[in-house]
Amino acid sequence: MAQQQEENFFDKVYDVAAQVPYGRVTSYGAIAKFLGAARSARMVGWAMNASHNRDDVPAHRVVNRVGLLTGKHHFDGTNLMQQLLESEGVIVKENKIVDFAKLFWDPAKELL
DNA sequence: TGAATGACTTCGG
DNA sequence: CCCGAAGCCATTC
Repeated sequence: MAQQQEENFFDKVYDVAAQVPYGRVTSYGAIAKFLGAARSARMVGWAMNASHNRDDVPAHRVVNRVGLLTGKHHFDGTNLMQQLLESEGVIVKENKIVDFAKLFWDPAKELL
């Protein structure tokens, strides 16, 4: 074990993701930038991959910069992620979030 | 140590 | 925003 630092990084991602308002979404880059790792957007996705160990991590609220449900394939079902978003009032079409610009939630601005 | 991979982003067309 | 290619960064083999 000696991987507490990494866990800290994940914890930050979880913290931000957990603070995403209901019916809203954000992007990996936004979180990464908020954490000071704008160039590690992929790591945010990696953290999300590990988010399966956490229950309060609405990974379905985190999508790529265009609102595309790139991670839906990592969920249990094939369309579980979309259903979760729609369950929150978010309209999803062809694995993409409708009016993503409106639903986009930037932690660096909203959470600040 | 080095090559491969990936839940991304940015640039140019 | 769509398409193609390159870049970045951390984890894994």
